[in-house]
Amino acid sequence: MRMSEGVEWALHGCLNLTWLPPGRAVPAAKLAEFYDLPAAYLNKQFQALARAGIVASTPGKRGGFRLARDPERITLLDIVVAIEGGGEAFRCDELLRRGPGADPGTDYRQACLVSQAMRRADLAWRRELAAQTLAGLKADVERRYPAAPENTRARFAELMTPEGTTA
Amino acid sequence: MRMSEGVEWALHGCLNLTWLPPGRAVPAAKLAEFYDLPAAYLNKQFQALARAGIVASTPGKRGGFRLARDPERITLLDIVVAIEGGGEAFRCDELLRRGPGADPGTDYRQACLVSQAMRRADLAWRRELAAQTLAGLKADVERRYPAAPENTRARFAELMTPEGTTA
DNA sequence: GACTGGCTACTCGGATAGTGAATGTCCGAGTTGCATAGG
DNA sequence: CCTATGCAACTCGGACATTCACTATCCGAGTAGCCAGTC
Repeated sequence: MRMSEGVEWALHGCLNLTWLPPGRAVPAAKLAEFYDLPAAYLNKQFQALARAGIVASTPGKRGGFRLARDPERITLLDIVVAIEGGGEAFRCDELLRRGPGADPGTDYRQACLVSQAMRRADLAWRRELAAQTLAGLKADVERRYPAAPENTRARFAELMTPEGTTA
Repeated sequence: MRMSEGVEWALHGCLNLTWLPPGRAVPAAKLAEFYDLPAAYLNKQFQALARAGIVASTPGKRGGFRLARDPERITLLDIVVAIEGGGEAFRCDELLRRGPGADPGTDYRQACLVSQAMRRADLAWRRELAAQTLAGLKADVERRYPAAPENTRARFAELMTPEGTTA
């Protein structure tokens, strides 16, 4: 039950996007360079975020990705689901259907108490993730690490600038 | 983030064990036949449960698996962890360590607020699973499906009996 | 100088290989219970 | 009849293939900005 590492990339990537000027797009390549990640694969992850409507993509020379809506309206669950898919972690293959006295008409995902117990845990997990917005996370980070926004902006400005300009 | 299907098998398998006479061992092959599952693979899953101390294994002719301790002292989390491993679902690869201004001495699994938020969700999930014991689940099933224990016992008696004896 | 046209560079997007874990299968070591032979 | 002994069947346990999803990479379609040429 390992989560895709793309989730971590997406969370940190979106968080960084909150610190950029609104409407400013960042190419996936620069975002990857920020953490020294494989650019093409990070791009793939952000494609998923774009399909989910969390980020908006812009092609062309000054294109890239930007947040599609207010960070206040983006929950951590949104991001996780966009990358991992909405399916539940616990797979109920309706084992009881194959057991003795099974009724083909019954939906054992509902009737099976094992499935229900696992679903409760799944919901608790989702509730916790849905309760935290990207804006809230941003605020927490800024409170604990006040220099983070400026550091991020400076780093991106450096990445966007052709090398040699600063030296 | 898909959970191994062995978890479902282990949960239903352990639940069935609670309905058998205490000390009575059931071979993995019979347990597999109960739900028409691949016997050798189910055996593999129960090996993991045995290593975790949840079930005890007995070799030999009338051997098999039985619960190693009182169902009251077995939580659903115990079973899930035995199959899936105790690692957290969210992988924190300490992305911040590769970012700008990283401190090699810092443990970013603790410092990173993204990691903390994911860990909170993970803990909520674990708390929910740890709150439910196998005995509690057994009681819930018996309350909703009173015939379940007897049906299970009868089915196992039939499986244990050499064919032709009943006819 | 302002405008138009084309062109280049850069972006995402999806189609295409590589890798590792989960899944599935098999055979051997060891133990139990039973049948049997002997006391 | 009771006991000791050998045997045979059955069990788990781990070692060995196979499959599938995740990981990683590459190239093409399309767009935005820029530069040159023209009015």
